[in-house]
Amino acid sequence: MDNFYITTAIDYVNGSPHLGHAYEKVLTDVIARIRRMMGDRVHFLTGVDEHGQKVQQSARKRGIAPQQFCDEVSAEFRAMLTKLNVSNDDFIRTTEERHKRVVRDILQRLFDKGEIYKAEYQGYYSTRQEQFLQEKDRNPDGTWPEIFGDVMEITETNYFFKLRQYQDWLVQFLTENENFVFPKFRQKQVLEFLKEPLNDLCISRPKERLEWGIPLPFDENFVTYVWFDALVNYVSAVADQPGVWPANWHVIGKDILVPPHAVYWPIMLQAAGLPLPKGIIAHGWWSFKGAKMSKSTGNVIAPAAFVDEFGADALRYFFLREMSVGQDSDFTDLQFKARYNADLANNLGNLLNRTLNMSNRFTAGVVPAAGADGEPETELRALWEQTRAEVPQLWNGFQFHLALERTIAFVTATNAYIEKRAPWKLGKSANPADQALLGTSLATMAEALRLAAALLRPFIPDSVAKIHAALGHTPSADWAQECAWGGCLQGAKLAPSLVLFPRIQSEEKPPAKP
RNA sequence: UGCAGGGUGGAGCAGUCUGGUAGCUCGUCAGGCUCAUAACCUGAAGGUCCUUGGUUCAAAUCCAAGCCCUGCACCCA
Repeated sequence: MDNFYITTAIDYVNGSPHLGHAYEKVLTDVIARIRRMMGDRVHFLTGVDEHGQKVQQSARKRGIAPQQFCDEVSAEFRAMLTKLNVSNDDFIRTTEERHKRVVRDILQRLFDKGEIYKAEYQGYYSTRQEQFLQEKDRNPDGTWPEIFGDVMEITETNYFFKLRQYQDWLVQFLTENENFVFPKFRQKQVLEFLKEPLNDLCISRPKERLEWGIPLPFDENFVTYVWFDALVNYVSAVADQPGVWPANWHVIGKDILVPPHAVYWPIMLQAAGLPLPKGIIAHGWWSFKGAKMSKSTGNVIAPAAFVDEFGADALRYFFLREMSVGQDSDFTDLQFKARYNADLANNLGNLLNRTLNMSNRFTAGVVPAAGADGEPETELRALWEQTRAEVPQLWNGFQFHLALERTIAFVTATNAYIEKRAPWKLGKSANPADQALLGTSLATMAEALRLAAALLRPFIPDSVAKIHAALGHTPSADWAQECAWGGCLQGAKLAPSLVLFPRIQSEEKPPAKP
């Protein structure tokens, strides 16, 4: 049994969760569920990033303590996970003691090794915004924008991490591990970035400017800033569980790949003498009706509303079916409904319902024994063998959109199979040959449904549980065995009719014809 | 300007890495079925796969150049 450790990015608690956060968690969850199903010992970590200036400011604005602010927003993120049926094994918050301890340990270790040094930094500082400014913040005429107020050039002392001396090592590492970042074009982008010399990384902020952080163990007048806090969560969360680190995959958004996850993080680990993760998955972004989704534009969809209306599985299915991992996609109500109706309601849901109905009508709701295969059965079985071989390979390559297309194609083929056999006709015939054929077709329908469910389980776990219940089936712990076409449903008592995914009625009137 | 992604039947997308009948959903048209969630099944119409040039027996797919669209470049999954 292999260990499999997978993480999501930890979300910054400065705002409420939105569709993009939801996607990342679901994507990671699907991978985690697949590995569990395959028999791995999975550890799935997610969490929140709670330190930093913005949190401090937001809390102050509301007149509450930063910790209380974090408690509230973190609760929202946790609620989202529950709502989406995300099967994380742990949830880390960077304000937790277990995290702070490890961050300080690592910082101390690097400091002792001479990987961290103190230096002066000179720059333009806006007291009003409490931040250093970049040259690009200037107006074209060289003045500073009004919002910054008085800008002065100041000198500040800070601690720096010797990033640069690991640059060549990292380039070599990435060259030797060409699949470190998925998708591949992202890895190229990292190497592109590394063609320019790296600057050493400023890892501290003086306490006068930022209180809400982890104090440096070797200088309590400073707190550590952003990356040495946030990235370390992947290690700190499992510090007391030997054998879990290194992670197999860090699942993150494309925006935080370069430089944090693909440059800082490997170098930090290497410098600290810790093993590197095996890979990074950088997913794309959802737009909404063609427009980018962002906190600042307010163009944000609350995932909770969708879940309340259509169920977690509907959203999970859409996420994975519609987006090619690594690419961007557009989310529209229309597309969501089209997918939902076509794949889940009309195809899968309807297959279940007609199977249950006919079995109840013709064989008292008990799955009969299948007779010898005729041509329709042989054909469907052949498609199944092909599908069960193909789909896991697509899973391994994170080609979930294709995997689901193939899976649903098998469901479509099952619906077509039913048309060929027309059990509703056979059921009305007293002819023993027809009755035998009726048994075969009902058994085959139920079996095909059970098998499709085996491929859908990581994606729509609740619905698959309902399918299993309706089929009177307890899935095998051995997934390969669960995928074997056989007679294990024979004699099972089926539920009465069941509408798994109620069809979404279109509110729009059909367009007038020209 | 820099970096990245994309341009495929009426709409939205997949396929491009690993060249060889262009696939899916919606829509349209015709037919079938009536077990089922106005569902399902079958068939049809509809495509210069952005352009040009190259490699090849063969290019949506590889190479080169160009055109157009989008995102990022402050915060953001």
